[in-house]
Amino acid sequence: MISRPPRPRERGIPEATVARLPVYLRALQTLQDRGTATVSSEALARAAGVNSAKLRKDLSHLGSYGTRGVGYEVEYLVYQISRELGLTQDWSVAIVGIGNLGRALANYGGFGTRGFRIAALLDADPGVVGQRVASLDVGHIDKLEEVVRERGVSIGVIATPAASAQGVAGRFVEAGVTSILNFAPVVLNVPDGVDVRKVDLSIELQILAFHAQRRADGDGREAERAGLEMT
Amino acid sequence: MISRPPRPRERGIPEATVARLPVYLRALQTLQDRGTATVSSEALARAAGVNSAKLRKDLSHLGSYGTRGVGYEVEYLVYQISRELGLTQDWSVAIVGIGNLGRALANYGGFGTRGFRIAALLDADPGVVGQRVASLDVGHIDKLEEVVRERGVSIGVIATPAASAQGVAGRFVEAGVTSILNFAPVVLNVPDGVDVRKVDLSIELQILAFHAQRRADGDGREAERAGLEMT
DNA sequence: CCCACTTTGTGCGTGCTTTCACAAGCGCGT
DNA sequence: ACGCGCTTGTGAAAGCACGCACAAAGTGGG
Repeated sequence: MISRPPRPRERGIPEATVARLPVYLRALQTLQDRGTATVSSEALARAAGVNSAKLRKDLSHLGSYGTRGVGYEVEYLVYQISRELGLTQDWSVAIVGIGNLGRALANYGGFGTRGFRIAALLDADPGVVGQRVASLDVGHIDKLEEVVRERGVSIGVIATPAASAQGVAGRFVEAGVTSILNFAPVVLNVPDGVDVRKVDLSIELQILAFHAQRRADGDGREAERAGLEMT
Repeated sequence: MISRPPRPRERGIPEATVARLPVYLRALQTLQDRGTATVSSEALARAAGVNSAKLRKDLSHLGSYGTRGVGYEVEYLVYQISRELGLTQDWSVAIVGIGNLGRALANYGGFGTRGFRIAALLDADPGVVGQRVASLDVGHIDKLEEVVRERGVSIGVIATPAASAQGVAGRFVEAGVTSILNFAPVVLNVPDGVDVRKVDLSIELQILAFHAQRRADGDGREAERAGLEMT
C-alpha cells in the first residue's frame, strides 16, 4: 500500500489552507471512486472550485507530493491529507440537543465519512431522553460528564436552543472537551485553548441577502429606494 | 451578467465585515430586548466576540453612526445594519430536499428572524411530496420553476443528497435564482453572477480534528486531562 | 466657559492570503 | 542521449485584514 517514511512535518499550515484541505480531500475521493490514478493541479483545482496556483501552494505546505510533468497520485495524496487532518485516528463526537437539527446531524451519514464516530446523543427533555435515534439511545444531559469520560468524547456538537448553548459549552469544557462545533445562534464564551467553530444558518442567509441586494441595486436604478449618499 | 470593470470608487464593504454584520445585529437585538438604549463599541464587541477596534472599523464602513463619548444608539444601529444587509425587504426562500436536514431548516424558527420567509418546500420522493412540514405542503421538485416564478423565490436552499445538488442548482439558476445556500457536500458549478454559499458539517469537523491533533501532538507533557494519555 | 473624562473614527505598521509568472524537474518520443 | 512539452513548486508583488494607539469630538461637572 502506501508507506513511505518521509516526514516534511513543517509546523504551521496557514489557517486558510487548513480550511480548504477537506474540500480537496473530498474531490480526491470522488476521483478515486472513479478510478482516476493521477490528477494535475489544474484538474483538481477545477473540481475543488479554486485557483490552481492556490491549490499548489496549499499542497506545498504538506510537502512535495507531486511529480512535475505528471501531477499528483490520487491515492497517495488522499492519505497525506487525511493524515494531516487527523483523520487516520478516530474521533468520538457527542451531540447535545436532539431536536430537528440534532436528529438531522445524527442521521447524516456523510458525517462520519471517516474518522468520526457519534458516541452519544444527549438532551434535556424527558420526552426525548430514551428515544432511539440513529441506532443510539438518547441520554440525559446530566450524564454529559460521565459520557465524555467513559466514551472518550473529544468533539462536542451543540444543537440546542440558543439559551442552553453556553451552559452546555461550559460543561463540555469542564469535562475536558476542547473542540466544539456550535449550531446555536449565540457567541460562545470559552477559555483559551478551546477551539470553537460555529455554523449559523441565519448568518449565511443574511450574507446572501446583502449580495443579492447589492446586485439588485446595481442592476436597475437605485434611486427608487433609500437615498444612499456618496461622499 | 454583472460586471463592474473599472469602478474607481466602489462603495464596497469588505467581505470580512459583511460576514460579521449579522453577528453584531444579533447582539444588538439581544441588547434591545433587554431594553438597552445605547452601547459602547467595547461592550458590543465583547457581546459579539470580537476586538473593539475591529468593530468600530466595521461600523465605520456603514457611516458615522456613533456618538463620541457616548457610544451607539442601539435601535438606530439595528436599523442601519438591517438596511445594509437588505433585511428591510422580504426574501422568499425555497428549500429543496425535505429529509432530516430540510425538515430541521423548515422548522428552524430563527431562520426567519426577520426578512426571510419560507415560500416553498420541494422534494423528489413521492413519499415525501404532499406531507405537511412546518405548515407547508411539500411540493414536487418538478414544480420548481413554477414555484420560483409564482412565489418570487430569490434564495434557494439545497438540502438534497450530494448526487442531486448540482442538478437542483442548475434548475434554480435557470429559473432566475441568483442566491443559493448549499448544504450538500459538493462543489456547485454555477455561472458568474450567481452567489453560492456552502455549509458543510464534515468540513467543520475535519478542521476541528486538525487543530485537536495539533494540540495533542504539541502538548506531550500535559497529560493532566482525563483520558488523553500518550506514551 | 473650561476642564477632565469618555468613546469614536482612523492612520499606520504588521502579518496573512492570493495571484502571477517562471525556473526547475520529469516523462516520452525520437 | 537529447530535446520538447507538460506540470510542479515557489519567489515576489499586490491586496486584505487586523489591531494598536491616538487625535478628534462629544458629555458633564464646577
